[in-house]
Amino acid sequence: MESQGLLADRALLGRTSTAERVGDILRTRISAGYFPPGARLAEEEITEALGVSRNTLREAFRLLTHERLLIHELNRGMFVRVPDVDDVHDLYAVRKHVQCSVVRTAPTSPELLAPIAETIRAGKVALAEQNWQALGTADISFHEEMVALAGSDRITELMRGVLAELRLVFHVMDNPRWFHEPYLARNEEILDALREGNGARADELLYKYLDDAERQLVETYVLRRAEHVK
Amino acid sequence: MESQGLLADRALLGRTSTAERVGDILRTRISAGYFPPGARLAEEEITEALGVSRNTLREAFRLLTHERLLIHELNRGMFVRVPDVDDVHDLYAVRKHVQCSVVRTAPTSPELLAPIAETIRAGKVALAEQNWQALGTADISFHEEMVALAGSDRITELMRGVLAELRLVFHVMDNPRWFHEPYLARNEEILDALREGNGARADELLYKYLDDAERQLVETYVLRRAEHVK
DNA sequence: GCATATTTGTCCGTATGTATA
DNA sequence: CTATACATACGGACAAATATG
Repeated sequence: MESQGLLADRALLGRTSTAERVGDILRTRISAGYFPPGARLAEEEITEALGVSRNTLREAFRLLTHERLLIHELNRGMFVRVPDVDDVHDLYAVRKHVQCSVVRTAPTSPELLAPIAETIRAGKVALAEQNWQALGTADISFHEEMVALAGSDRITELMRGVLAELRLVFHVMDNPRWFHEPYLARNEEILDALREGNGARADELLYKYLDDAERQLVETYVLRRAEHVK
Repeated sequence: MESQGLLADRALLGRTSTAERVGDILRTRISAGYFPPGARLAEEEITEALGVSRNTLREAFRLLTHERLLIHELNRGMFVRVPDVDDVHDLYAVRKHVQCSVVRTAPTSPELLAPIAETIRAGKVALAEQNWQALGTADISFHEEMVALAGSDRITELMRGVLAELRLVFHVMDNPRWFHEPYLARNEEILDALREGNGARADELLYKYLDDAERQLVETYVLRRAEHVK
């Protein structure tokens, strides 16, 4: 009878809980940089904006905290996480272990590779249009689709979380062109190796890719820190 | 001020939230089989037993739902998950990818291997005492310690979740001796390979181990299903 | 350093919707 | 079909911690 908020369709769609939908909204805003790393998410502000109760919002917070997108400081509130250098190393350790193992043993039928090819096409379009935001999205999608080859829900979900965190890292860096542009060609090389059914080569190429990306991110983190300390 | 429940120390230890501690309690009970797969967790019953409010308990439920230990049926309540055959396949897919990749590249200094050796020793003690519960715990600890070699928080946490789910599978099977006993010797072989710094061999042994275990579990699931349908 | 205002942590009561007997 | 039981989500309350002046 009330619920005049953005979520009034609850009764109709009723599939998912309100907290989950609020979580989706917040996750999207965080990934998009609308809530940048370090930002504080005030309860009252958001409950008003979304028209949900505090209890419901807090459940949504819990969800995102578990995904490491938010951190909870006791009696201070929720903040968008600011990944540090250790996080970068850890995220790339996961990527190296999981992604490389997946591509080495993945099935490589053309139908399965089609979604991956599509992300590369999208990347080329974004590059031509100089849409760096879209280029970054395409790059991330490439990796998401690649781990989907494993056909494992848990691995897919794991990587979705890892890549969401990585978006946070990218926001800290805030230079999508410089970071994503060089990797488009390398994505295509990896796809070619998969097309040939050469998992070992795809593994090798991907490992170097990840190692280079990690090094590049860490170097920039160190520079930033130096600036900040100065 | 009141809170005469089991969590009266809240104000003192204050480190973690009440919901997290409730989650820890429930997780322990589930892993121990006190709440077996399929059991329904009624809100009122548990709020009374632990002396916490519904909101607090629901936050704890959310945590465990995310760990896949509970499932939430909309408008019906929370239940301890009953993993099915697909879950078994998926869990072992994760294990093969992650654990094998880790052991192949893990550092193998004696200090790092010590905790792994300790789990094997504990397994032997359990076997001698015919304590099958302890044998299962030792087996799981072996794998937990092995992935810890990667030195990655996220991988450790991932595997903690996977192994917690696996405990659910074992409870469905409910025959710890038959399942864990044959693997103690194989654990030791893997450790020996690591001691020699032979990651490739450890990988190979572990892969066969996991493949055999998976097959064994799936076969039993199929049998159970046949019995149940009958 | 202190007093005040704001925000969070926790809990309760209630209205509404949904599933089961 | 009705009745009962339960889950969802809201709003309000108060203590405790924090931020502000």
